[in-house]
Amino acid sequence: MGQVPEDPPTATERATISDVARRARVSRQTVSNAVHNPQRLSLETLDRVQRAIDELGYRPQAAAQSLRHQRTGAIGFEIGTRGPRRANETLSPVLSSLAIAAVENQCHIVPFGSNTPTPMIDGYRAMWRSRLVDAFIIADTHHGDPRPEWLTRHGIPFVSFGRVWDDPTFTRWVDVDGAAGTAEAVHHLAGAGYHTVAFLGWPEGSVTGDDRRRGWARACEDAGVRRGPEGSSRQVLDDAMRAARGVVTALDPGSAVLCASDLLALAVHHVAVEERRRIGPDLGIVGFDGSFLAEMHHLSTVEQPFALIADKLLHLVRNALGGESPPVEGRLVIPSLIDRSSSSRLEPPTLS
Amino acid sequence: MGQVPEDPPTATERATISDVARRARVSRQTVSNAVHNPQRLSLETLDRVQRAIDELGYRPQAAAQSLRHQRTGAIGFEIGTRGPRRANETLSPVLSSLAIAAVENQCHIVPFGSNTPTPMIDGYRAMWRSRLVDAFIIADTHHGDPRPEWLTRHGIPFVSFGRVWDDPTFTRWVDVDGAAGTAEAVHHLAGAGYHTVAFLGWPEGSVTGDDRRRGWARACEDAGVRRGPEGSSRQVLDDAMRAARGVVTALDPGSAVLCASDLLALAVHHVAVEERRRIGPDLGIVGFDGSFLAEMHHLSTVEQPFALIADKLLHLVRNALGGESPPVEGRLVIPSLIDRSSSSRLEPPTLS
DNA sequence: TCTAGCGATTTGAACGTTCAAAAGACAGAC
DNA sequence: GTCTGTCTTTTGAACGTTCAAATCGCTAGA
Repeated sequence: MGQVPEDPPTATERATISDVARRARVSRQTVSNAVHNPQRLSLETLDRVQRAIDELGYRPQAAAQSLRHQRTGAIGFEIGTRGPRRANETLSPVLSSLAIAAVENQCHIVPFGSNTPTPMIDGYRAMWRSRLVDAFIIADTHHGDPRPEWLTRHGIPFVSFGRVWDDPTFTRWVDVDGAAGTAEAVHHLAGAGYHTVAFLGWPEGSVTGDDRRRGWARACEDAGVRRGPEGSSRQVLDDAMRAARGVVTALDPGSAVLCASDLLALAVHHVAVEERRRIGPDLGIVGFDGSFLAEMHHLSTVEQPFALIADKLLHLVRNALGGESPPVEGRLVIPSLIDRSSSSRLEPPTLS
Repeated sequence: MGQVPEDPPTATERATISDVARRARVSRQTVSNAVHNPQRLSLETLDRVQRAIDELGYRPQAAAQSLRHQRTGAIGFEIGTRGPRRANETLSPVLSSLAIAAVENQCHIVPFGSNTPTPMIDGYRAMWRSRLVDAFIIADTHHGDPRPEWLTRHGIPFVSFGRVWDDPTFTRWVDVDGAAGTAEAVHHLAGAGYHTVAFLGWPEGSVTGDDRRRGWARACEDAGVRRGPEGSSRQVLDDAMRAARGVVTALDPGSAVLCASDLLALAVHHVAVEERRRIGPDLGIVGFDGSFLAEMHHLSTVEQPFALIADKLLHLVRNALGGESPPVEGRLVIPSLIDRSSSSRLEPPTLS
């Protein structure tokens, strides 16, 4: 009964649409339709083609689709340029979440970076010129960031994790509502019985830091809890411990310190240990970022919902590529508190 | 003088090889040659084409090249499947380094992953079937890892960061010589004047852990330094602190603890603070991994040379894709000690 | 003058896919 | 028996690139 003349392609020589078409004795286009518009085929044909597809393990070749559609389905994401290791530390959960979210969104992430501090834009240009990506996701934006302007000027689609400060008309961003996060922490601490909540943050002028501080200040009013002293420090442990000492010594038992980062919270933790205060019962501590650091030290922390963020970012990319009009405003996502023993007055943690 | 009829393509509608060919009044092939085989063109033509290329900002479109060459230049890298956050913690510097090394190697990395614990192979299959990647880099290999066997069986090119334990004939791997790293640390500690070096590691049976322990044991002999007690703990801070207490209490001033990871070193650090020992002068500490954690706590640590590793991995990928025969044996890279105050007896660190 | 040879350039085809349009099959209406 | 419409399937072309082969122009040798 006329077996297919050609050998079925081996694992290394994967099947093409023509292989499937021959085997199912239909045209290439019909195979394409079976994959993308099955309702166009008669049930009989569809079944035959489907079987051939399964037998050969056929999947359309991405490069050919890219060429045809003038879309690669890839999204560029810059990592590791700024700072040595610090930057990656914060960017890596974003990248992981993006990579995972990408498979569900039929696209993929292409991370890129360079060692040299200067190039920056060069990487974007190279990727764009060779059409390796359809769009970019930028993160770690700041005042004076040259990227948004450059990308806009060249008509390159992009979305941002973090508001685009220099261009308020740009709304394709997702950001974490830091103020909501610290506010939640304050309310939780108040409910747990702490009478005072101090704040350890970064020097004024950092937008995220100021945001987190604002949430703390406002929530203290709302929750009817005393506002403890404020401290500020760079994101370095020694500095942070100095600042933490200043804050902690001024606090009596039943107070808590809310921190703008887990590193700062760790500093408070260290100082508390130094001063033989029981973490939790005597001194509450809440950090920010949901990092490994906090988990290891049983520190409560405000966790950024990276999976949600990634999902929203990819939706915005689709929005941009689809030529749809951008949302009327950027999207703030609410972080959530991970409640550990460092924010509970009830019982002393098992480790002294 | 006969201007080019078509408008130069806008930023969004990037130039194709035909655009360049028209503008330089040559054939498409000549443009291609100008890019890839400039020596084939007469100087005059080359100059003309080069100018057109520059003016239009032309770069060959990756998708078309992929289609033609049946090579995408992309390499898959799985992340974030195993464990919640821990795994990414160790994989992310690898990914960053790979992404950076990739641009120099004319290729790019496509990270992928999934939330569910099971699929594993599915991600590889999907990427391979659609020919999104030419090869894979796997990391975090372990005994009983199904991936090497599966990839080999399907004839899919791959290289590994970490020995492929189940298949000694497979040599396309790069791994860190943990024993060499701990040995260097021991020699450094001996030279710095510590008379005893203890070891805090993981429970026996982990290949990397045992490797690091071996280097310590052997080097203690060579360096003529007393071998302090051994402790072992899972990679969790509470556990580690328990184990660290056991080790530290048995040590007199002038001893040091060498740890299989920075987290374990951090535990020793905490215990030392608890017991009011001066870190460095009284008690030396050396960690392993070169993490942020160690940097923040001024802990000496053995750093993995990720940039080198990434470079070697990409070379192996080229080797595999080029159809060349694999190297006769796997490649061990030597990590190096970052010397901080925690391994110096000289002067007390500024923070108490 | 013819031809062989060489370097520079062009032509034609192909990589795998999908869009738009054409063609075929078949039913019901006139 | 022809026409119209609908549903299914096929045809032709194009996306941008590069390989292999063909062509062109020129010089040197017969």
